Amino acid sequence: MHAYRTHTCGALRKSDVGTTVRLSGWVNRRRDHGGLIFLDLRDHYGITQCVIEPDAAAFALVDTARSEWVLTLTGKVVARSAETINKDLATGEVELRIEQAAVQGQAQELPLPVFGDHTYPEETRLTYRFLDLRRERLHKNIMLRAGIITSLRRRMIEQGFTEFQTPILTASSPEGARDFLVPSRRYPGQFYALPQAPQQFKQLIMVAGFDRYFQIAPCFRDEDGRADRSPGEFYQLDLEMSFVTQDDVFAAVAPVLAGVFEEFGGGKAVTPHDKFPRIPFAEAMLKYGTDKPDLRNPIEIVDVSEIFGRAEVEFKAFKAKTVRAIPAPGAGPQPRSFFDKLNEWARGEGAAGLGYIQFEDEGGALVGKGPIAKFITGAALTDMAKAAGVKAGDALFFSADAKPDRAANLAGMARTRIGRELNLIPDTEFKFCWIVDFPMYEWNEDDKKIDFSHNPFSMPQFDREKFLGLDPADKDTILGIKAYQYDIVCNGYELSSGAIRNHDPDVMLKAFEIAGYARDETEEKFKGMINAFRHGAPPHGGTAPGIDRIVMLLAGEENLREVTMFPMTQSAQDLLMNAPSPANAKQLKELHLRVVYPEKS
RNA sequence: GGGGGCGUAGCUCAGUUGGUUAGAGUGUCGGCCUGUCACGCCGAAGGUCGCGGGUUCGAGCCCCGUCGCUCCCGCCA
Repeated sequence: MHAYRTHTCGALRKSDVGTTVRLSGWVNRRRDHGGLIFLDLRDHYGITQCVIEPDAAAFALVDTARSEWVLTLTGKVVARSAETINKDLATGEVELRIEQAAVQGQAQELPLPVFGDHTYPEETRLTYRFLDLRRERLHKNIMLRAGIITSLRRRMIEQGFTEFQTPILTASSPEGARDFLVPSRRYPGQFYALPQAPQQFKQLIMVAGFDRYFQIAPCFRDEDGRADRSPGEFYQLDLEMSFVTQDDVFAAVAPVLAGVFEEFGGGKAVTPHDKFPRIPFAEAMLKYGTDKPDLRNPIEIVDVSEIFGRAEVEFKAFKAKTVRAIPAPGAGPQPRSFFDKLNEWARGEGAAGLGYIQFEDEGGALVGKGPIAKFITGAALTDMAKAAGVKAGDALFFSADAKPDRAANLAGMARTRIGRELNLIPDTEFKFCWIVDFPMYEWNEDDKKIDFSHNPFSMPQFDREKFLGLDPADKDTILGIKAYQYDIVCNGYELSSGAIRNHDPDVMLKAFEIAGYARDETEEKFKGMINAFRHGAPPHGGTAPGIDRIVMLLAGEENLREVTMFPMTQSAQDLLMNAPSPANAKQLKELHLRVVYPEKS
């Protein structure tokens, strides 16, 4: 007989009755009846009830066992009587009658009980991650993650993609997020950087003549975390293809994502891969107030600046401002507190408030109610109702600001909030869309200059010769240029960001020149890539869906830590392994480093 | 860097207007119990109220500072 087990704790069935078996696992739960002890033994595969009576030789030893001890138990499989069958257990028709027992590992009093589905503070969970991972929810999530990654790999390979590894120790990139630096021992004062993404490498792979690359790629960014953004590190399904248009990339990626969501989505409806709506960035900002709209939310924002601008509408607070109207279907009869609460929330977000009108039917005519309703009457009111698609029984909220961006942002947040308050967001579907036509540049008001708005390596949607002839002073034209850049959004989460790349060295130098980089500066910073583009670069493009977020959505979780095996805290500490930690004097000396601590004020 | 929430027994939490010896559940330990599957019953031990300072006759509670976890803003090409 095997030293530890003949079966797993999830294996035994009625057909095994009468055989002698050996199980190993953790004590999930112990029920001591004095003359009779039940132990639920748990392993990766399941739980089996084991039982022992006082006359058995192993009783004294089993009597000492406590929760989370690791035991090896040997004995006969017996059938349970009809009234003692546990339908909640796969092994519930049988139990193990313990004849021999061995303790493989004892457990101290637990800082974090494994049994049960209680919630525990993050600090405890992270310090004792190995215990937390034993619990059903995390164990299941981590297995789901593994299944999803396996499926993604298979789907990519089936589509003719090949997985390549790219360096982890590489050069710092001047654009984008803060880098993690690794000091060089052999080159005093010089540093490697961990890649923020394999962006330049995958483009070089295309220039090198490989086609259809992918990688389950670790990415490192020294930026603060959020519930949907791990601090420090995360994984992307990084991919790149040669000789492709934007449509080709869409056609390759959408089936992979939709397929994985159908496979692991637990029966929730998934947008068909060839029916992802394509929403231009500008339209998304107008209709949803964000570039990552949750399309499950039926609310669509409309611009009503023109109506508030009319002479007969005497509501001064909204004059000469961008005014966005957010319909709240069915909210008309809500109590005053509903509207006050939203108004208060908007103030908390730094807005002046959130004006509103309630629409009612009075003798067949549509009338407005509420604090500002008296300013909007007659044609203005009916035009507004028509534009926003509201009727009697609905309400309309207003987000107004002199700056269009701010009006749009607040409207977007209000849309989400109202959708939630009114229970308009069904939890039964995964709604995908493409956000396309991102602007290439944006105006930096602080520095009074033109910046890249997203990815500097994207190809501008602009005639090549005209682009090369652009004068950086021609601000309006430049700010109107769109890029072949696109995101995949699902249920309000940005899952993926990608682009058709700029593989033309002249256009690239010009693109950076417009953003304020001198030619020789760009040449120096992106030497490797620009040099490669001068030796025969194919048109190429790709994208990189975030794996952690995909798993999070499919697990129904709202925090990435729930789908990450060993996550860090929000402040980027690993409480289990105790990282970061100081380097010793010898290490520092070898690396030619001296630490200068910040002064305490 | 900024704002909000939380921090009390091994664990999860309660703790009134500042007032006697800081409570409950769970776990642990001891006793009883032969069919439980959140087993049950009886008893016991277990506390730097995150840390430091202040106000007060008296602080878990009020004030100031600080640390940790968390959510959000900034940041994330």
